[in-house]
Amino acid sequence: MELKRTAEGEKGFEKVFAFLRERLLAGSLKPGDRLISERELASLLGVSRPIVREALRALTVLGIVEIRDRIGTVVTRPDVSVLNDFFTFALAQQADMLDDVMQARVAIECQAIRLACERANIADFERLQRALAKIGETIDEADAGGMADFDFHRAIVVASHSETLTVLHSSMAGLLTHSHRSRRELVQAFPSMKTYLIDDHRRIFEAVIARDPERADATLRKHFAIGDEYRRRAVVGDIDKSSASG
Amino acid sequence: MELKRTAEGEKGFEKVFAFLRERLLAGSLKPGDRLISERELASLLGVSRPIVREALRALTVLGIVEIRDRIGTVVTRPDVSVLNDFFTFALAQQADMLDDVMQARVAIECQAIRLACERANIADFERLQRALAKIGETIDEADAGGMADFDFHRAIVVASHSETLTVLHSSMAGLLTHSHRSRRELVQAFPSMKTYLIDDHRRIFEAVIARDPERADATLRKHFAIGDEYRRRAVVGDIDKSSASG
DNA sequence: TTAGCATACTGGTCTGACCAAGATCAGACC
DNA sequence: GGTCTGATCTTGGTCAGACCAGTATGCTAA
Repeated sequence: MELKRTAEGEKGFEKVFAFLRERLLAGSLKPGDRLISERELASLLGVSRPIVREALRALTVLGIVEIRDRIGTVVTRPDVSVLNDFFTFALAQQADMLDDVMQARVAIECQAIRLACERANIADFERLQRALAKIGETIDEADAGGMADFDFHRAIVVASHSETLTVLHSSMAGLLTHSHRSRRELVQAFPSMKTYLIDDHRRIFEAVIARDPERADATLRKHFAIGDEYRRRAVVGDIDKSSASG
Repeated sequence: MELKRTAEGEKGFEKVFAFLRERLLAGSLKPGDRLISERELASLLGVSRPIVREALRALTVLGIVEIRDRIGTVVTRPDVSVLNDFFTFALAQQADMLDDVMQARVAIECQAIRLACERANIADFERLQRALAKIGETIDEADAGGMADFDFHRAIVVASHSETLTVLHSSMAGLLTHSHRSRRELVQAFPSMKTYLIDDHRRIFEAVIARDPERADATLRKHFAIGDEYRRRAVVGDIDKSSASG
């Protein structure tokens, strides 16, 4: 379809990019390999060095390679930061996407917790337990509390032993950190939130321990729903906007 | 923490990239806007044009801007292709990631179907129904059948009216298309798969129509599980590997 | 054998230049 | 006066060659 890559008809950048893409996808360039120097690449493909740099830079932002100053360019294992950047930019231009990203996060986490029920090992359990304890300890602190909350949820995803889920989750995590924090600041406003936070997370933890995917998923979903409800109430209570038009 | 962007201490590329990132994230550069020319940007930031091009190219592969030959560089709405590229590269270097990506896909789709139950409109229902009909019609064709299957699942995600979920789903879709196809080729091998494919999808459809998130999610999950089972049986039957160490 | 230095090599960047084609505006023509 | 045409300006696309600053290497001298 859109192949014929590395043929002659391409512009400079495309040529270099396609050349590298080919080797990368074919596997002849594996993580850890060092590419030939920019100069060699340039003369090899009949383009100038700036063009080669464009291509290398492109692969860099995709997290495929890493340009090391005065050392060379090496192939790396795909990195999270790409998705992070993407979501960051995407969100900046469409702020309404935040709820949307939250939905994706819920999706990832609920799937992760199901897998975690099957795959979690002792170390995962311990990590979860530590995170759970931390939540209890930092219940009155906005910053530390938010982080503890985040750590717990991340521990769930890590326990799924799925790299893709982990990558996706952490790429969205940064963006949702703010909402995490602001939610945490509601603890003072809603005293009932303390028990919600502690009990919910404990129930989630117990479901994972019990290795009961259905219960874990359902409990986690409920947890998110209640969190949303708190946030909604806070908005209405504070600003009292959107009171019209039901 | 890691700010101080656009300060003086940065290297050329970082300076330009940070400069643009700032405006992009702050919103002073919105989709549709045209950037100043490369030359202006270069002199403005005190770097050379090749460096500016690196930065612009970086933003291009991130799907943030589009460089139009002899026109200029314009800000675009974030595009799916980034994630597509990323997953493609990532998968190429870790083939074992395929099951992992499948998990992510299940995650997205199950969340999407829940949202679809709430948000789907008549048009969505019709699209689903058409896709469902197509599945029945093409049940004996590998290619068309696979596409019909794929369309149905995509219709679910579209019906969620969540752009993020849609983006994530479609970015993984291409990669899983092969497995879709190969699964479809099993139809001949397992006659019972016909009813499985048709009935399952109909049940899923009905659950969405009924706007029953729990049932929809559960049905969809079961659908995936059975599909996995078929695939597993096919592998065992065909190749009979992994028969030991059950 | 080993310590030390010269050198080749690497990425990082700049300068200035050329090309092709879209954008613009002045002048010519209707 | 209005419209069309073409010269010119501007834009991206690219190249060639050069310089810098460290790294890596290897050769030489101790």
